[in-house]
Amino acid sequence: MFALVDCNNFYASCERVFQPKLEGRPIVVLSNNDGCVIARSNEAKALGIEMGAAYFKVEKDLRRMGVAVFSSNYALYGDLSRRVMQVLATYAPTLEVYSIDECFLDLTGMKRDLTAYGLEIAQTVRKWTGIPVSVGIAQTKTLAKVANRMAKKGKSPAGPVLEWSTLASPRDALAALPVEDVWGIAGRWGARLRALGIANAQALAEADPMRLRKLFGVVMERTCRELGGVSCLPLELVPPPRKQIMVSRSFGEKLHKLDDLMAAVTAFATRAGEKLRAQRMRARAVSVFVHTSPFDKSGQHYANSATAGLDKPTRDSGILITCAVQGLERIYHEGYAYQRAGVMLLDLAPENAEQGLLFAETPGDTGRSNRLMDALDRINRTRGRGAVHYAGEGLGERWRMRQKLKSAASTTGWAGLPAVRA
DNA sequence: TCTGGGGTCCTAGGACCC
DNA sequence: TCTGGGGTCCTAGGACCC
Repeated sequence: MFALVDCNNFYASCERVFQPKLEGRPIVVLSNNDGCVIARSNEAKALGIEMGAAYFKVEKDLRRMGVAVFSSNYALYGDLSRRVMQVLATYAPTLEVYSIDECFLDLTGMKRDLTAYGLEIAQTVRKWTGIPVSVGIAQTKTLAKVANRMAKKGKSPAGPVLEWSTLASPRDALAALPVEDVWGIAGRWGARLRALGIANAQALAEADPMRLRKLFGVVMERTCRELGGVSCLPLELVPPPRKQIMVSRSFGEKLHKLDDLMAAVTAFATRAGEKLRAQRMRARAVSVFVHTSPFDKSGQHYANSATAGLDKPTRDSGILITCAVQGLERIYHEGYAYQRAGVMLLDLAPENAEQGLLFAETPGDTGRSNRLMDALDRINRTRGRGAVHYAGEGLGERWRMRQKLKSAASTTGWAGLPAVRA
């Protein structure tokens, strides 16, 4: 038995925790670079604001309708997410943190009334963290997703909780769910399923799983069986090790010069190195990419990437930066208005797994390098990210994101600590 | 002026092995 | 009339998730 706990309008709810005067008011949160709308409170959804709407197109409307607008504040969301998960961990023997705002709990063998248990979970999370959540409970993950969605839309008599087995007619519930709203199915597959006469979740549940496997593959077969109540997707208790690490950003303004791109790529490679070491891994390949804006109608478009393999896996930011910048020099061409760049670390291996090499042309990480990286990470952890950084990042920061509307880091930085007056 | 940033899995096909 | 049988690895592309 699975419970899916999903935070309601998570980013918008996070902003509200430290600005309670926004209770009942429409809120939207913007993507990085203040590009487009990525989260909306219920009030904002009711106003018809679209997910993914470009901010510069809807900015006036938002102001006219009195919508509170925020740049995204991942320090805040990440920390509140951690707190929510901490509370949830006290309610089940095992759980899978599925995303920043979702968690599956294992409720198998629970002797209690599950709806009441779900309500207790929702109330406690709200009380202890300020974040409202919905809970879906069912015998498969896919059905728990459906139940959660219904609870969130106010279609459960128990309010924020819906236990699948209490439904008078689960068939009707599935029939009312458009097929592309089923977990694991989106536009492309939705269209193909509709062409086969499968338009809703009930039709998919009743379809022949072997036929679906032939037409779509094993993923669709599993979804079909899960809707029918046969569990095919177990809880993933330990997150599998990362296979790649990516850091990329759109620039605050378009970049033209190699120097500016080099500063950005250096910063991205540095950040990627930090993530890599946090995962206790080394990388055997580094890839860098750049491209112009896909929305630009006047200028010439250009996109390219370069990948370099390393003889020995590394966790040294200096080596990662060198690789990334050399790749950049190979793909950079003058005359373009670059909008975005990124660095990817590939072919990752555990830090402690040492593969010997007969004809290595470059040395692996030395003890000195390892100690240097650990010291860097320690300083930046205690003094704030970027307290020490590579000179190649430069000081110009022309590439930095726009984030005009960011709230304080209320839970992770002294400067953002809320003041309370009695 | 202005449109996000991460990830994963599966499959098919080609190249190769004995 | 007739062409063996069983594998692996790698990559590109397509689909999906939040």
